[in-house]
Amino acid sequence: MADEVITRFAPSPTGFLHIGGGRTALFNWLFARHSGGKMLLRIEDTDRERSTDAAIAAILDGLAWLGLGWDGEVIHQFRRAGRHREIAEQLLAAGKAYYCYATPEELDDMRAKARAEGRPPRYDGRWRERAPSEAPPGIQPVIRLKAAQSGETVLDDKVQGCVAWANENLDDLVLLRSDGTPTYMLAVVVDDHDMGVTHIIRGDDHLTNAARQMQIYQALDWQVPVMAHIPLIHGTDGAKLSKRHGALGVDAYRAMGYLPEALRNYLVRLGWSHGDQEFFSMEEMIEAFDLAHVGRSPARFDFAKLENMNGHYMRQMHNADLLAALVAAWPHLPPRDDLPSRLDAEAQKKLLAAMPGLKERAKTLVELRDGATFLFAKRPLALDAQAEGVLEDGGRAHLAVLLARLSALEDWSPSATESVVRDYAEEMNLKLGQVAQPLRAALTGRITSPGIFDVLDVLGRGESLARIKDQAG
RNA sequence: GCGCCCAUCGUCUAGCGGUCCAGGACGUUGCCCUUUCACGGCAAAAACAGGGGUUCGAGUCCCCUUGGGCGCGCCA
Repeated sequence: MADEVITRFAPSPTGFLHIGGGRTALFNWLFARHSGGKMLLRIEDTDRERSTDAAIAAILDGLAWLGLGWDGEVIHQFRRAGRHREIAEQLLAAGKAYYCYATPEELDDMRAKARAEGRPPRYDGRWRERAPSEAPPGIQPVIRLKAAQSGETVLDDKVQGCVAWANENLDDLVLLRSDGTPTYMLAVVVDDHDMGVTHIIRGDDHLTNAARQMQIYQALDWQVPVMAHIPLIHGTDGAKLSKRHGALGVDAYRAMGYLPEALRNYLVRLGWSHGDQEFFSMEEMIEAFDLAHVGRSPARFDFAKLENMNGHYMRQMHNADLLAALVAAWPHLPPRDDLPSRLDAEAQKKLLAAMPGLKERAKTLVELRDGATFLFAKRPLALDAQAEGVLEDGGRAHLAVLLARLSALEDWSPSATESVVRDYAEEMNLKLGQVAQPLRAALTGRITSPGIFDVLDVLGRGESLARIKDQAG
């Protein structure tokens, strides 16, 4: 089992599961599954000020909704602080790290001066070779890594390729703060090592961190995991992903009526490709996913394509499954007072009957739900302006005739109602639309809806006739 | 400022030196289907950032310019 692939997703719980984080989790999950390995979950909660339990819950909820399960127990980084400290001290004892007594003010001055002189703002190593006996009184030191000052640090990144940094550009980073708590750099390295992580797949905002982390690995004589830094997702304007451009939590996507499988499919194709293939089932994704085809340039988030993809998924789903998805999403969708707040058995039955006509016309669950409004409307229906217009424009007279003829029908099947309406239109030398539109207006209150004979069928004889009667002139 | 990364249609991308007058998808436009709206079908417009090299041959390799992004904390 020594060569089993182990990836990890390591969010910091300072907010919801961001869409970019969702994609990172997806890539880690797919890579692990593809390789028959595991994906571990580590919560990076060492920032006690900003980490919250609510955020942890939101992240777990988001992952679950996306269908990305993790293996083993959730690791909480903060609880491992003792282990981190131990390693820092080990490094100190080995002469690979040292105490630094520079004060924050001193460091600020150092950086300000460096900037002013046009030099990079780095720690100058002033305590690197000094004995702790020279320490000024009353100062709690930090522990810094004694990093190599010459040569270079080279990362063979699976996505970015070979990336090299001159060590003189990397300063001696802090491992342990003056209050004895570990820094992120130390904690990440120690945790990934202890967790047996073999592949680190994360956003490329961590690329420079990778170099510094490699220095820690080297000081510890630990094997550096395989790294893959994936490009960040950008907004439609190419700049940082803003709220307006999709920088939302995955819960927001649920609220907008997207199916998790569609979001997953959209996300996997953002920065990764497999020839010309656009649609992937879960199995296909796992089978095809690889790091080699992850692109190096950042992708822009495009709602239009997501929406299209979601529409595809909705249409190919079985009606019962789509109904189940709608029922599950219902409480998360923006509320509307003209619709039931919960879907009881009766409501679900209506929805299922109307589903074939409804799902062709919706790209999201919100649209699906809104398209179903007529099913739950109370008589007499509130007509929108255009529906009103169709009825005013001679429609009511047709309704009166149709009411009589339809009332006489024994068989209320779509084919039966259709022949009644068609015959009438033919007799009057009208186009079918001239009769169908007033009917639609009376039955749904709108001028667009599923096929009118299906609407008649779904609504049922009693309700249909009553609605027609309400509007007949 | 310094370091690093990126650059094919509006967007996501295929392309790993010749098979590319650059392919697919979304979006857009037109036509068809049609009781509305959709769906579906067909078609069209639409790109190798610019400049130098290397090579018999470059979207594909190298350099520069330009334009984006990320990083440079006792945050993660």
